[in-house]
Amino acid sequence: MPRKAAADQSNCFTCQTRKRTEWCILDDEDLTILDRAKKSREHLPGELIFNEGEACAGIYCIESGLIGVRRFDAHGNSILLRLAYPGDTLGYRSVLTEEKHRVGAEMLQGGRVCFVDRGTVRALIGRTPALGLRFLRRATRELDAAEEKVLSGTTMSIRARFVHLLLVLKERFATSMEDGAFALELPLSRQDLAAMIGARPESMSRTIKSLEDDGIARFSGRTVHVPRLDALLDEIELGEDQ
Amino acid sequence: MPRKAAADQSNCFTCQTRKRTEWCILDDEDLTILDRAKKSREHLPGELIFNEGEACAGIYCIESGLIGVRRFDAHGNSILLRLAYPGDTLGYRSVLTEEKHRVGAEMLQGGRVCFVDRGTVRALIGRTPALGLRFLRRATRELDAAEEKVLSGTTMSIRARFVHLLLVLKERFATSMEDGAFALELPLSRQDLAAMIGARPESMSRTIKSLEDDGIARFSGRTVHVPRLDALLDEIELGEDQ
DNA sequence: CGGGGGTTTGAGTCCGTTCAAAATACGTGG
DNA sequence: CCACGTATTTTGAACGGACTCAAACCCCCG
Repeated sequence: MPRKAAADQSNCFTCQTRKRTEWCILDDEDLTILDRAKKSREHLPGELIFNEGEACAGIYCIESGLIGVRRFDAHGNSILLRLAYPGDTLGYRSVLTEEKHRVGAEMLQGGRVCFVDRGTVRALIGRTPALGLRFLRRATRELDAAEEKVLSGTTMSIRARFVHLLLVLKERFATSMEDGAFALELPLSRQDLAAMIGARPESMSRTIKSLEDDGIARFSGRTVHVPRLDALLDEIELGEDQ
Repeated sequence: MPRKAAADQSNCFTCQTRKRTEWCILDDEDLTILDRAKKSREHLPGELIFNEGEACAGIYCIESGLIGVRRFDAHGNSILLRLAYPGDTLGYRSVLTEEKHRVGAEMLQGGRVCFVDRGTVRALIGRTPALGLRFLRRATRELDAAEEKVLSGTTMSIRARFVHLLLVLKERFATSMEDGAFALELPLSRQDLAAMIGARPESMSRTIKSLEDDGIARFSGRTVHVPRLDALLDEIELGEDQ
């Protein structure tokens, strides 16, 4: 169990990640309101930002780090619905409704997260309606992603889903790259990789092994080496339309 | 293939289902704009409203009937992502982006659907910002539902998912009800029932048979009789947490 | 009466799970 | 820095659910 990381020093005006958030369209006056209302905190990996079933009081804005959005089933197994990166916003549902969180959010890599209470968000949307549209845009994107996940979950094999995941993670975490070869540092444990594609850890292990046996990727701890990108892509092609 | 059903006579001012749509908050002036811009059409079952991959030019508003929102995988199999009822809005993503439809929409039960071009919707949102928030609310609801579907898809058995579906359909289509017993008329073919839970038609057949064998429900064509609601609920309990 | 799509049934197979145990990595205190 | 205990990961064997392929059946319509 991680202990708390403290310290509150953050400024919306100078925040670099703000430009990638919904707040990017706010003027200085709005920004002052936001900056005064927000509460910033540094979090260690493993820390919970909020939990499934809790009331949600406002929204969380990721300045740095990585967050896993998780949901548990009745057996206690969890599946990772999505990852949230710097510039992403969590819990904007609370702006509209009084509902409880349907998911939990957990720090996967340590970083700074700001909290803005619902009232302030509502006020800002009232002052700058375009802000609401920004949230709408985010919601539709996430809806697209979720529906994609529904489809791939029922359609593709675990192996294909995992390859798909690797390709997604590659975009953000690829550390090197040349003529189709690349390496990447996984931000997730094996368990969480499994939870991302809706599989058991055991199945994850076997899938990794099968990819190694086929010479498609080499795994060592959290580092992955892929010699040929084509080989990865072929996996999906073959899995999907033949 | 169904032939076209024609006739355009519909009025936003007198439209009863409007109260259940995003347009419920518009004033008379806005409503005039909407009424002039909208194009209304009667559709027969089986008619396509729009297709996956098409550009989306505006939003569709269901006055009556039932629409299936569908997505195809590379094999040509389709899964039904959701059902849309009178008062629901489709394609509001187009208000924000120029993206193509990621899903197809097909009339499952005949009815009247209105089309409103993107420009008009944008204009209305500009005039009445609260309208944007209405769409945001819809988007988050659908996001919740989609994530629920991801979870149930990876967690529950086909049988449990089907029972779940029956319970959902019961809310809208139950024709009679007494002391835990009820009957309902399914709005879907077996194929589409299968597509709703992400299964093959063959599996659907077998699942229905197993429910009959266990005395939990009786199926005759599209009519379902459930003698004891408890029995259905037990299915989910047992499947989930034991 | 003869299609033709949808539905059902059957047999066989495979993927992914389950349960159990071994192996490895990890953090902590000695 | 090493030893230890714990958690994670891996491996194995066996089971089972859902899929595949194939054929039969059914019902609606022309």
